[in-house]
Amino acid sequence: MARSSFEGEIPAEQIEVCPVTDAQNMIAGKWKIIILWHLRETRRFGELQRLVPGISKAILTSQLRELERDQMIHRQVYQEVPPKVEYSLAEAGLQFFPILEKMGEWGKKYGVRNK
Amino acid sequence: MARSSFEGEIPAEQIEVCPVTDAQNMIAGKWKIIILWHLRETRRFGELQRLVPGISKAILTSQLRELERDQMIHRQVYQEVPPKVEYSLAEAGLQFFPILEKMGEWGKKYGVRNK
DNA sequence: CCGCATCCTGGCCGATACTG
DNA sequence: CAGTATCGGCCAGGATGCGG
Repeated sequence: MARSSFEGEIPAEQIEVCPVTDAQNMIAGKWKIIILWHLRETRRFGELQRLVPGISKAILTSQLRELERDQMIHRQVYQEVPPKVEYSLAEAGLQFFPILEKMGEWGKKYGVRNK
Repeated sequence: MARSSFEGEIPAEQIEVCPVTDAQNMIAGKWKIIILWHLRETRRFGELQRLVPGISKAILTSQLRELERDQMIHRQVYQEVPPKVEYSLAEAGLQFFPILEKMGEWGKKYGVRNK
């Protein structure tokens, strides 16, 4: 998968240039959809961990970091003791929400569990 | 991750009950979106391999098999020599197409490449 | 209360060669 | 032309324990 020269003869990047794939990658984490869903409302870290059954702190952290890196969510730190961190949807996340709902409707009709 | 008893005490399945996640999993393969995109029109196997740059026959086969298993696409075999197989969108795939387009629009605005 | 560091594992993906 | 067979690498995700 290495691109040897910067003027690579193989259009490996051409694949990444698909905006749909790009979008898909941004929600591809195992828990990201559920997290985004709960972030309709502003949530604290521990609150999220309770809302998402079965996720560990480490994984929750990594998923949140990726969502933040992709500017899907916003992270607000309150400098106080005990620590307090709030997560909420950023612009990209808000705009993605209708798509999430469409996917849900589609999933109910055609999801694998209906087979 | 093993559920020991068939009456597992862990609600691992509860996670899978989200229709959105369910939908996401059905298009999660590395090449599935691009394949679905090209299947707007009916395509033959070799044609797909040419249209999707960099994919091998083995991988293309596995991705197609999964899409077929999930009833996203239809596989039509013509019993003749040389062999001929045509792939096209099934109902679920057709219905998913608008979502794909929405994701594309969103990806153009908020995709990682714009950062 | 919140988050990072480390180690480990399973499954997707890939290259290559062979078949009807 | 349209696939299978086989071997192997890579990495997301998971468990655990430490720190501020």
